[in-house]
Amino acid sequence: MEILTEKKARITDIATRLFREKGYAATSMRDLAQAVGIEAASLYSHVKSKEEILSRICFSLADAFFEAQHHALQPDDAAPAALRKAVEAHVGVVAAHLSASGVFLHEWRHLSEPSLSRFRELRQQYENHWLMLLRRGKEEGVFHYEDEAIAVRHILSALNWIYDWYKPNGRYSVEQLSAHISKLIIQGIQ
Amino acid sequence: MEILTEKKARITDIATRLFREKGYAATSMRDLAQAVGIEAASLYSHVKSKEEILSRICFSLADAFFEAQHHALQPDDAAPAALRKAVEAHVGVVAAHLSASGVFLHEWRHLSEPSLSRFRELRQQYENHWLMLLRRGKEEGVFHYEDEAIAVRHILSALNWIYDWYKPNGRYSVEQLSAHISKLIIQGIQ
DNA sequence: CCTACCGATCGGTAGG
DNA sequence: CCTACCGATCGGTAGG
Repeated sequence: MEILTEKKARITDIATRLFREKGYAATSMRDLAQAVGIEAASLYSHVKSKEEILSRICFSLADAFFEAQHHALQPDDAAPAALRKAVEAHVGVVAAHLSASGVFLHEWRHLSEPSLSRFRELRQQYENHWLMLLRRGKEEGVFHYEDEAIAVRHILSALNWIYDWYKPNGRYSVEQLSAHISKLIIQGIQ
Repeated sequence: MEILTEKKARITDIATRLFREKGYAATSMRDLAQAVGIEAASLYSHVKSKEEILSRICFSLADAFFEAQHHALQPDDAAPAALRKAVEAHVGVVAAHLSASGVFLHEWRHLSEPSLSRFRELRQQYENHWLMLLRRGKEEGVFHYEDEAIAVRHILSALNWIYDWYKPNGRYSVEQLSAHISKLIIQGIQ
């Protein structure tokens, strides 16, 4: 985890919220500066460019997804337990970073090369982890689905959209949410 | 269905693709004009504003979702059959309008009032249709889920993300795709 | 459908 | 972290 100065962390946090609400392209550095409480030109003492902020948001969250999954899984888990843990880990990251998840999912295409390619590769790699999980369950005879690519997309779609509707102070805790979601998903393939 | 002149329809089609690829805010009227093959100022002989184009894309697709669902459902369908038909109708619309679906899902927030509120209401209304469907299945004793709001979001998430990965000329026809998806969804709540 | 153009705003820099 | 400012680009209009 990269260490940021307090001010830079604050700028990144506020930018995350603005990029999620208005979109990256429609958020100006002047919008961001006003929300932070300084002049637009002063932002450049803390960040190199607007894109540097976007890049940090996207790659930090990618890190978080990998790390959470890595910590959740044990090599000797049976496939259904592993899938449930992976779902809980993913939901946990999304729920803890709702705005960043929205930016991660939609604004990454405003990255320029080489960040853009690197981002796409990380995403592909993460999807492959899920694919392996599903395959393992199929080989164990406990998962049933006709097409693994569709099944993976189906699962990640359900997990990713959570950022768009989950209310952290609403009816359900993150634990309850991920329990509900993993039940819907796992029943779908069992 | 509103009738557009051939040129206006062409402008809307090209704008749909650009808005989906680059985002609404990052697509300039000059980008659009170049893709159409005229000067930027000439666009304004055909459309009132950039937002008018966005508005048309969003509300046309909303119409398509309502219409497809209305045509698919019969009042005397049992809940599982109705859910399957509703899934097929929704997937059919998304698959037939992949770029427009992306715009519909992500760019609507660039609408200004009163379009913005009207759009939100339509979306809420459509979600309510799905809620009713699920409730009916629960009352019939054939659907099982712990929270109806989560179940609806779960289903629509899986259906909506299709725009992001489905390849019309790939391995699966729309019919095969929606059959796979509806199986994953319906098994999840049965 | 074009040329010519408007005021506003953009990301970013110079220099302190 | 600020004032002052840059060239580029934005959505849109006038007038033909």
